[in-house]
This record gives sequence, structure tokens and C-alpha cells, in this order.
Amino acid sequence: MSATDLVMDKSSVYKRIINLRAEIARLREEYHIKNTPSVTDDVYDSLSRELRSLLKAHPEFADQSAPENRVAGKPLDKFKKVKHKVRMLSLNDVFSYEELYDWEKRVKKLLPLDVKFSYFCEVKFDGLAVSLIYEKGKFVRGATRGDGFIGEDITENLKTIYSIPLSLLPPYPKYLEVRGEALLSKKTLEKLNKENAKEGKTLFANTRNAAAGSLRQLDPKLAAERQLDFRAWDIILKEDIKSHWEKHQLLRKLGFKVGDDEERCQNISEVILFIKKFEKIRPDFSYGTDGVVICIDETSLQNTLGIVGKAPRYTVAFKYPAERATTIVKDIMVNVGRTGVLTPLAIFEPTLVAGSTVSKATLHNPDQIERLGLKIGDTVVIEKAGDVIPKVLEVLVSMRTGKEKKFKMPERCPACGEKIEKKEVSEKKEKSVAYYCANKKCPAKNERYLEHFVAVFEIYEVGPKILRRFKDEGLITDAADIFSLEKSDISILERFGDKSAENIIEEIKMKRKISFGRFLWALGILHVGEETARDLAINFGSFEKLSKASIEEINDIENIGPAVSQSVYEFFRDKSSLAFIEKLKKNGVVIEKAEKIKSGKFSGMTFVLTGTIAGMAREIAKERIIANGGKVSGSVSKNTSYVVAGKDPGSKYTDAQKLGVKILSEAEFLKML
DNA sequence: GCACCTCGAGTTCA
DNA sequence: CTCGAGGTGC
Repeated sequence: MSATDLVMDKSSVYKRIINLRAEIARLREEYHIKNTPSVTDDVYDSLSRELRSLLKAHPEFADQSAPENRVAGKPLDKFKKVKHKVRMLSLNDVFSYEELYDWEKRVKKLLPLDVKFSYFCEVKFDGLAVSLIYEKGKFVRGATRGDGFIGEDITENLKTIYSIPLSLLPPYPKYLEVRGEALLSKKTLEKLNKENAKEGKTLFANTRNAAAGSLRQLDPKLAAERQLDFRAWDIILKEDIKSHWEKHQLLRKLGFKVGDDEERCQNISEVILFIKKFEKIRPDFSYGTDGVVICIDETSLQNTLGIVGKAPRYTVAFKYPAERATTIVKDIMVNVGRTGVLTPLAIFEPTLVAGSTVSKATLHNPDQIERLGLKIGDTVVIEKAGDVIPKVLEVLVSMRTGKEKKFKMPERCPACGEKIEKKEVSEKKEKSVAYYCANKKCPAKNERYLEHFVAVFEIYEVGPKILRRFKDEGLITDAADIFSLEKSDISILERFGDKSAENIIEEIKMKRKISFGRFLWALGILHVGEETARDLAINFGSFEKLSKASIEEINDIENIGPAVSQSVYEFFRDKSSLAFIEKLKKNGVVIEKAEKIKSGKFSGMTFVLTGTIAGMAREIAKERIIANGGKVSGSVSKNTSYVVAGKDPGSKYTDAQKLGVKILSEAEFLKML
């Protein structure tokens, strides 16, 4: 063979590679992006195989920018955590048209009467929600949702998805974030499962598990083989954009694939028509879906409506009914929580429901067991609420054999053996539904508290297992001890290396500084969770002020009533809690004062809100007042500067008249802002 | 005193 | 997610 032959040969190989690349790209385009199932997988597979073997023989033709090289990264040890610039919220669900009407009612109540708005409906894909960051038109980072605040960096895996553009089509804004669903078609899932079955691996139960599993592959090459797809559903920009509908148009122009089934509706009846229409095609739809997302189309109104907990009010997900299964309750165990509450837990014969094997479910409290009429050994119907949390729906009484045993709440705490009791609820002498362990030093309670504490301080390196180990080894007796740990304390323990000890110490050091609000939350004061802690922090500003506040001063804050104010007040009179706080400070915890309220135009004024403030959700009005230096109180007194009366004002309106406090109409209030 | 909305706390599986 | 319980308005 002459040298020329070799060159000729090489050039034809190169031509073939170019052709293969073009053909594969075209097929992928059809398969993924246009979603036309005309392409046969066999053709696609054989072409890919040929390309791979040619490139193996001729590595000199490898091209970094070629489609097959979307895979850039090396396998990772673990995913980096990334903080979302804008929190990734979740959706509230509705399961019936009735609940949808209820949502409509709530929304309309919060919006001005005369405002006109539309609804936007789109299909809810059943995949994995991800966030994509683009800088100067280039894809720079992709992350999972995580807890909404912090997700995992899966950039390299996302790069392997063809329908995620690496560069945007111009014109594009300098910086933007796209949110959407990484998913797998039903067809791809079938193919994947066929391969898995051949190799004796476990099968994926649904497209979401498969998508999530694929993106969690640490090696991007493995993720690439899964042929994932992407649909965008939201875009976050600095620039104003009028409606959700326009967002979708913009996403398309930038080069994203957006779900085809979407519609702008003028009223809820039209929304229901959309839901019904989609329900018919859902079984034959190419992708797994679990419902329809409905939102208020106008962005300005969306912002007005505000957020409740983890979900914005302007949108809901209509969910189609979940899959159910039957199983046997083998036993009922009892768990001890941080507050000492005893929660019964049903242990099942492991059963497959909606894609995962379920082996237990909470029964919440003894009353719930009573309501269900549940006995140990019963056959029960279960489902996964929201497709995640197992729930016992009913007992199949006809399946009883007579051997079932009635469940009895233990008389002593299962963890420490001490007495248990029901708590007094409210000022009346009523008793709580739940039982509590009365032992202040119950080890289970203590452990749950430690877990809560590190979670609120966001000390990610230290989870339940490590805490338990530290406790068992005698390194810590309370949460404050965490901050006085030293590297040598940890590194000498078995299974802890030098490196992991260092990581843990570094993390703890970094998280010593904490906002006043989170600090309060971490203390685990009865009735004080995330929200109430923030309310307290904003209203009192510093630990010193709150700890000296009278019970009345605390009670005056909006959303804080007698039960909470008493619990907070008592907490700060308790010697051991004060000693604990002192110990935390001594060990290096720094409490940052709550956002110093800049002396704005409202400084020194106290507002009381009553009735529905149209055009603005209550907490937004509150935020605006606080941002301008004002205070929001729950009750009218002679110290109140203004009462803002919305629609249907309550008794505070007459209180204000009696005390001669100036009453502002909504319009007057808005003018002051 | 009741209806409604929120919040707190415990919870599942991969 | 789900329950109980607290807060608020009427």
C-alpha cells in the first residue's frame, strides 16, 4: 500500500465522519427537538456506533465542537452545591375542578375588582426541574432545584442535552436564567429499560426517575447516552416582560424548545376545557406528564399576589389522580420528634406504587389511626401524595382474617422510657391530639434538635449520621459544642480522614455567622418556625431587644398571638436557654442584627392593616412599610400612627375611630409609598 | 364561636 | 405532603 493510498483512505474516512455527524445531528434534531417519532432507533444506533468506532481508529479527527463532543467534563467525585440567585419555588397542587375554583376565588379576592387578566395553561412535564444560567449568550451553569435555595451543579450533564442550546440566538440579554424540565421521552425510557433488562439491571419505573437518575450520573458520558431532552417553562431577566405568554415566545426566539401544548384562557371554564382536552391525549403523549400548570398571565399581577410558604400564589398545578396500590401493615412503630411529639409510623410489606417501592408511611397521630380504623395486619390502600409521600387512604375491612391486632399507644416514650402526656392546647383546658415525651433530656429529642440546629445553620457537611457519631464519641453534648470542635477531635475517629475532618471544621467555621432571624429559628422555641422567627427578627432587630421585650410588646406583632408570645417570653426567662445562647456566643457564633431598617419616610410610625388591600397582597404591603422604616402591628393602640383600611375592614376600623387614630384609605396609602 | 388562612413539625424514597 | 394548631376576621 502506497503513501497516497493511505492519504486517500484517510480523506474518505474523514468524509464519512463528516457525513455521519451531519446525519446523526439531523436524526437527533428530529427525534428530540421536533419530536417526530418517524426515526428508527436502529438507524440512529448503528450510525452512532459507526462514528464511535471510526473516531476510535482515527482520533486525529476528533473535534471538540462536534456534536458528539458536547460531553466535555471528566467524571466527578460529587456535585458542587450552588446557590440560586432567585429562589426556585414549587407549585401548589389542586386535584379537582372545585379546588381550581377555590384558587380562582382566592386570587380574585386579592386583585382589584376592575382588573382584567388572563390565565395561561401549559402541560406539566414529569421530569427534573433545572435552572440554566446564560452569560453573554453562552450556557455557563446548570443546576438542580434542590431545596429551592441551593441546588447541585450539573452543568456537564446538562450540556449533553441537545435541546439545551449552548449558545443563544441573538438578540439576547447579557444575563438570563432559564428554568425548565429535563426529561426523557416515553420511547427512550422503553429503550433504556430494554437494555437494562438485558443487563439484569433494575428498570426505571417512570420517565421522571429515569431523567433524575441520568442527571445524577457523575460521569457525563453516561448521562449523554441517555438521550435526555429539555423543555423550558420560565425565564428570569432583569428586563421587564409583560406576560408569561411573552416569556414563552422569547424562549422560542432564543432557541429553546417550549412545550407545544399551551393556551391563553380568559376564564376558568376555558382552563377546564384545556385540562379536559389534554387529559384525552395524555396517555398517547410522547412524554410523561402529571398535570397542567395554570398561572395568571400578567407578570405585574403575578408579583402583586406574593408568595405563601414555598409556592407563589399566582400559579397552581392541576394534578391528575395518582396511582394506588394495596399492601399489608406489618407493624406500627412510634417515632420521637424534636418537640417530643410521638408519631406512629406504619410499616408495610414493601410495595411498588407510582414508580418506587414504599415500605412505610406516617400515620400522624393516634386519632388518625382511629379514623382509619386501622389494625396491625390490615390490608390497606395506599397512594403517594403528590407522587412522593406515601399515604394510607383506607383499610380493606373485607380482607381481615381475624388475626389483626389493635394498636395501642405506648405508655412510655419508646426512646427513653419516661412518661408521656398530652399537652394543654390554647387557654381552654383542651388537650392536644398528639402525645409528647415529657422528659426534657430525652436522647431522641436531643438528637432531633441537633439535626434541626445544623440544618438551620446550613452546616451541610454535618448530617444526622455524623451528629450521632459525635454524640456517641462524647465530642458534643449540646449544639453549642459543635462550634468548639477541633480538627484533631474528628480526624482521630475511625473512618474520618484528615481531609474530611478539615472540611467539616471549615464548614462549621464558615457558618458561624448567622442572621438574627435564622438564629431564632435554630433555637427551636415552641411555635417559632422560619416565618415567625423572621417576623420577630424584623420587628425587634436584635437579640438584646427581643430578650428584654415584655409579653405585650411581643404579642403586638402581627401574626403573633397569645400562644406564641408566651412561649417566646418564657424562653427568654429560662436560665438554661440563656446559658445555651451565651455558650453559643462564647464558642464564636455571631448573630447579625436583622436588616437595619433604614430610616425611611415611615420611620417611627406604626401601621395597622385591616381588610383586603386590593391590588397588593398583605405581606407585600407589610414589606413595603418595613422597607420604608415603618412598623406593622396587629392591634390598634394610641401609639398607632395609621390604620390602613382596605375592602371589608374589620374591628380595627372602629377601634381606630374610638381612639382617634388616622385612617387611610387604600388609595391614600398607595400614594404615600 | 366558627370559617378561613398560615405556620410548624414530622415525613418518604432514590 | 399532611396533619394539628395558632392567628385573624366577622
